[in-house]
Amino acid sequence: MKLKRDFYERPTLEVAKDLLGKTLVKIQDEKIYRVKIVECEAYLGLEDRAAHSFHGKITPRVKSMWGEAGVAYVYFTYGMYYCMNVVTEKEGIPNAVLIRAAEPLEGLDFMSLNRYGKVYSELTKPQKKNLLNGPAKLCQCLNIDREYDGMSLLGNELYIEEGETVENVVVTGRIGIENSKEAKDYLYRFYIGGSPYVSKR
DNA sequence: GTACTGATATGCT
DNA sequence: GCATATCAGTACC
Repeated sequence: MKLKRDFYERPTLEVAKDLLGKTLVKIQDEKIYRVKIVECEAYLGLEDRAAHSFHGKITPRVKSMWGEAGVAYVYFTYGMYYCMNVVTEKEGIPNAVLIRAAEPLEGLDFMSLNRYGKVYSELTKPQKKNLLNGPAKLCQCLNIDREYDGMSLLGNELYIEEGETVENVVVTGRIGIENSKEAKDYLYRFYIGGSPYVSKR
C-alpha cells in the first residue's frame, strides 16, 4: 500500500515517527530497491536553527522543501554526498524529514554494486553492516542524486509503502549539528530501538 | 574502541 | 574566508 499525500500532510514530528518501519521503494530501469526505514530526523524550517530553511530562508537548494507534502528534497553536502528528505505539511511550510538509515530488503546486489562495485555476497562483514546506516550511504546505494530533488513520492518511480508497526521507538537528539545552539537539544531524532541498522552514535 | 584527515558544493559573513 | 543535516581511511590506544 503506497502512502498517500494525507500521510505526509501532517505535523512533521508525527510523520517522522510514523515513517519508522515503512518501506522505501525505488524502481529504475526494471531494478527494484526496497528498504525498511529504521531511523530519521525531523527538520522544522521556521523555528529550527539546524534546518536549511531556518527562519523562512529560500535558496535554490532548499526550494523543494517549500513545496507540497509528499515530495523528495535531495541536497548535496560536504562537496560529495547526497541526503534524502521527505517534505511534509502544506505548501509554504518548509519542513521535512531526513531519512538517516534503513535496512535492506530487496535489490541488495544493485545496492552493493552502486556502492562497492561488488555483489552483496562478496561484501565483507563491515561492508554489509555499513550499507545503509547513514543518510549519504542510503543515497549512494539507491543511486539517488539531484535528479530526484523535487520528485513526487506519489508516483511509480520513488515512493514509500505501508510497513510494519513499530513498538520500540526511541527519541533522542539529532546528529551532526553540534553548533546549532539551542536546536541541538531538540528531540527530533527517531529510530527503532534494537535494530542493528541504525547509525547509532 | 577513539581521533584525526581529506574529499570540496553550497550558502553564509 | 569559513562552517556544514557526511563518510572512508588511517593511525593510534
